[in-house]
Amino acid sequence: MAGKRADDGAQESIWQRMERPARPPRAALTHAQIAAAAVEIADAEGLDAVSMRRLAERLGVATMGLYRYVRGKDDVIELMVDAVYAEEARAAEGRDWREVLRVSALRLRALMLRHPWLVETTAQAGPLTPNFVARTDRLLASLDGLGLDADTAMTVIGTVTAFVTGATTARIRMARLMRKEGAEKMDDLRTIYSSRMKWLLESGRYPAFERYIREGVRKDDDDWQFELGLESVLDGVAARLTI
Amino acid sequence: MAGKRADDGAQESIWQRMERPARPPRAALTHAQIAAAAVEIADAEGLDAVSMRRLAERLGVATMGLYRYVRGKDDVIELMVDAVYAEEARAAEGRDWREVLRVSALRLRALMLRHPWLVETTAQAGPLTPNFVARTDRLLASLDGLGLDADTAMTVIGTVTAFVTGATTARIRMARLMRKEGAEKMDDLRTIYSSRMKWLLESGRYPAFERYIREGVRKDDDDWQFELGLESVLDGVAARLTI
DNA sequence: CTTGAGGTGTGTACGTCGTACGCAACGAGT
DNA sequence: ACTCGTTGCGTACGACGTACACACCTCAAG
Repeated sequence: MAGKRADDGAQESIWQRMERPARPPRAALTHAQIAAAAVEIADAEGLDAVSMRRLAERLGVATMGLYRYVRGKDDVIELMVDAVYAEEARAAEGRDWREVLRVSALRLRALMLRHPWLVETTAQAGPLTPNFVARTDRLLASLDGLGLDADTAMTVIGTVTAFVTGATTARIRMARLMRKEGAEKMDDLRTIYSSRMKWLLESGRYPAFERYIREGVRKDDDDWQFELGLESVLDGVAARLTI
Repeated sequence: MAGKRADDGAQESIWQRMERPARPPRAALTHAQIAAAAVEIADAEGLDAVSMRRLAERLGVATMGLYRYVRGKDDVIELMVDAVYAEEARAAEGRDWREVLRVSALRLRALMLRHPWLVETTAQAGPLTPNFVARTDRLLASLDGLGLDADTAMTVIGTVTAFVTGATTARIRMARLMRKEGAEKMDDLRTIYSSRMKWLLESGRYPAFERYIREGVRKDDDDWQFELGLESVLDGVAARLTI
């Protein structure tokens, strides 16, 4: 029996066996650990940097070891999405439905800006992750007692959420463009794109757009634009609520 | 000199040289051709199927030949995005601003549903593609004469557009999930997810959501939800316009 | 007609990705 | 003691984007 493993097993005695468990003493990962590590990588370097190899390395596990806990990369992304939505687990506060929807919208926006890679997960993550259901549930609860039927209540929430995700996605896209072009502020980006812009405008085919470029003074004030848009949307759904 | 190419060049005479120019007589691609081919692939098999190799093969060109026309894959995607926005090149019709915004929203939604891969291009494509500027210009023009300042006018357009992209993205995500699970109708999806859903609801932590699941009768009527949301948003911005 | 040069299309090659597969080590049942 | 399922991991495969160098065609100049 000793001879059977003489060429590799019997030779590594004590010292070698002592230093091996130091690296992976006993793996025993949890899904929460996997999600947290993946989110850290994505926050720091973008979703593309989250590869199974990188993730495993960060967790001190062999690459294929991850497949013991997830079925594939899509699972990892689903875990990531749910993990960041957990940050929104607190109940939304506010005296009335409008206040609740408003702070919920602002918080969702802040969440997306904190984790911009969320916009790239659209393709993979399903909408039934537990913490997202939790958010929907809380918002639905805030609309209770207004005499809305279930369908209308859900549509109200969906409408506000759609606005928030759409608007924030546009802003993230712009921030990404800035980073790609190496611009610090919007003015830098404008400088970089000035020739392209001039070429577009000189065609004379976009007079209204040109006027906006000349006259707009809050072109970079995303917060102002978002809040104005949000108030408009809330006004719009309010009309549905009081009828 | 003949000896220098004896092993490959001199041996191929006439027949071989005759059949070679048949393959690539003169390529001379155009950017429009590249975009059209890429869009076809993406429409049929998704954005992931658009690889430089696949695209080159479809165009009858060597893989690296594409790099004569584009700087990299990001360029291809930017071409694709602009190409499909060209479908929206017609001026939006409608008697008043509200009608123009409404049909424009419906058309944008239809466009995205026709090319669902658009939602995945958020990370790469910049917002300054010519045909997208053209859309913005037309919408701005429709708001002329209402006495709005440039910033508010742009925010109105941005708000409606954000709602449309957000809502349509959610719908596309759902359609993708259905396809992934092999479901034909929403009811199939519900069957597949019934255990997961039951598990979620049995925790008792989402009473409002549970009530919606029980009482909602238009859960799958995306068009109804979208139109209700759109009317709400338009109502909301209308208040800003008439003040 | 020869020759040199510049632009154009192509093939090969590198490093990365997700993940299928099969081997080594281990704990438990006969 | 011997098997056997379970677990952890290394290797390997086929894709990807693209850098790079080479082969070719065309045309100007001699």
